[in-house]
Amino acid sequence: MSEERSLNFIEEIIEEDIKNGLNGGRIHTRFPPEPNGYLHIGHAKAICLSFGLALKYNGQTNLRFDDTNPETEETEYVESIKEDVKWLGFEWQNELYASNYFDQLYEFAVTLIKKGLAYIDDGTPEEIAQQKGTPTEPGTLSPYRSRSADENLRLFSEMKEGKYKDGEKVLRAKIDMSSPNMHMRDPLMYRIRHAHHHRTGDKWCIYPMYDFAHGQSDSIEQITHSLCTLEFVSHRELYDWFIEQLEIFPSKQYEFARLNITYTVMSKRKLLQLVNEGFVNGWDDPRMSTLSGLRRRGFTAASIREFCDRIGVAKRENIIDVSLLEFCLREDLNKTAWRRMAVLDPIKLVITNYPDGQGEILHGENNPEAEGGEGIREIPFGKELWIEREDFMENPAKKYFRLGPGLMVRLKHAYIVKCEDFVKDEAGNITEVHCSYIPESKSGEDTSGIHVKGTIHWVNVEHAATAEVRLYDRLFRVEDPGNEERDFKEYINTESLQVIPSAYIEKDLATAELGRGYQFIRKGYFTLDKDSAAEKLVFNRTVTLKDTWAKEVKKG
RNA sequence: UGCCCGAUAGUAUAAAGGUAGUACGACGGUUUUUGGUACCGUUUGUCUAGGUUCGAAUCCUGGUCGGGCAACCA
Repeated sequence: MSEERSLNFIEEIIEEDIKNGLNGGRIHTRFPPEPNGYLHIGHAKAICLSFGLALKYNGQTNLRFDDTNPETEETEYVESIKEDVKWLGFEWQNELYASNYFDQLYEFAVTLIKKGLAYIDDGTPEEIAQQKGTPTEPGTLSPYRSRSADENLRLFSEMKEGKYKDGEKVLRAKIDMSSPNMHMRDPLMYRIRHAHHHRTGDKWCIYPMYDFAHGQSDSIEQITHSLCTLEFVSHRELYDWFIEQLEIFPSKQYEFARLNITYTVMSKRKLLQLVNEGFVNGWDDPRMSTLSGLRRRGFTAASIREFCDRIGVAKRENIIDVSLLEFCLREDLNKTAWRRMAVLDPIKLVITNYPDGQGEILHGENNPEAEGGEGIREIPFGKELWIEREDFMENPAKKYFRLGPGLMVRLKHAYIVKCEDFVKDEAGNITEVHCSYIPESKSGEDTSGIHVKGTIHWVNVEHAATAEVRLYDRLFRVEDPGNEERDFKEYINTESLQVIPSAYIEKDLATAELGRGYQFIRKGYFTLDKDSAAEKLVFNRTVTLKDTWAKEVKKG
């Protein structure tokens, strides 16, 4: 049975193209990042789309770095982008660079000059901007527009030879200064930049603009479906014009709406500000929407792929509820994360009728969601345990299923205990809870006949290890920080990071692996942070568990 | 004021002239040695005014609203 799933508008186009035998049914996409920053989850949407389509239609996908601006691009970014795409789970057909085509692009420009479709302009940036007109007023012709092809050829060659300074001359396409599409008003094709390029070094001092590199690169690579975001819609006319005038392979561009997610920002510019102005600790800060940040936070590649699959692809502006991302995350982690116990805010529980100085080994499945539990771990038990402060209430609220005077709970994987007494310090804080345990209620061999509503987690005092635990919350207090009245940084949630210097954890968590998800039972999903050292473990909270009790409490 | 996109529950996304569906969320319930998971149920929608048609979310026209377009950025 094939799963009936409706097609998005791009899949419809592709299936139509295949049906019509366009390009012999060949599908070739590309993902074209500019190596001037780190990838974020918005890029993940584009990656999943372009790579996913090729996978679905038996095609190929190129990874092509759009590196036409030597002043902002660096090899460091190339490396991080490759790592992120790989981590997401995709393999590119070819690793390519727009800069590979600089010679070809130069020849394309010469072709257009010879056809009388491009000219050298000596105007200043201000003059040229002036000539562009406005969206409602036509532009005016440049005084250099009527130069002969020979003169243009000579000047262009001299530009390439380095005879002119930065900004002294540009090459422009000769199209239509009164076009309603601003991009058709004699757009710039080449500018002079005496700058070192991360790939071509000092070979060039003229560099093509995006509009004269991107479509041509697609064409050179015989890309059939070139996908990009909506802001490039008005560039499409130019994209097609160059391809037509150059008489080269007709790649087609299609545009979709970029991803937005509530309570976060998604532009490189804004993310860069967060880093530079110290609101976060780097590009891979676990609160960032960068792929490196999400990865460090403990997100799985599978959950991000699933998310990108569920949000769909369309042309209308959208802002996805972050709860969908969290749903996809929990769905994946629930199936894969190993369960462990950890007490983040401890108080001591003393089992008064448990023999002094004795202990026993209990057992727990690593993963109850998996067949066979993925193995069993040993959990030491004893007379004194750490439990969560919030699991005891001196005056229990209604429907509170945990500990309080006279109340009984199950200790996970262990015994049922009954609260007999508690101890407070001078300040009135609970410091100890005294319980009696029911020996016949041991997990797996319970003959007590007692049923309790609540189960709480614990860690044995004698065997507990400690770890720093970093609890993350959303970085912004409002749904759409980029779209509020004031600057987006004014909406930062100042409590987005809470550090617990020393939580008690199960001892075997000392062998936790980077990149693995753990569920601290009843507390959430956590993962080891790269800041960890042998003597000091650090865990990041990836996401909490759904907490209907917290919701109940909030309702009052 | 010009051109180009777009408009379906709270948020996304389907329905290709013929029963407005799905997911997340919210709400309620069942199960549960995680107040998790799983399962069940409830809830809310076609921007607007006309037109074409036996029949319109879908086609046409006008309007409204939202977004984009005037970097030697991509």
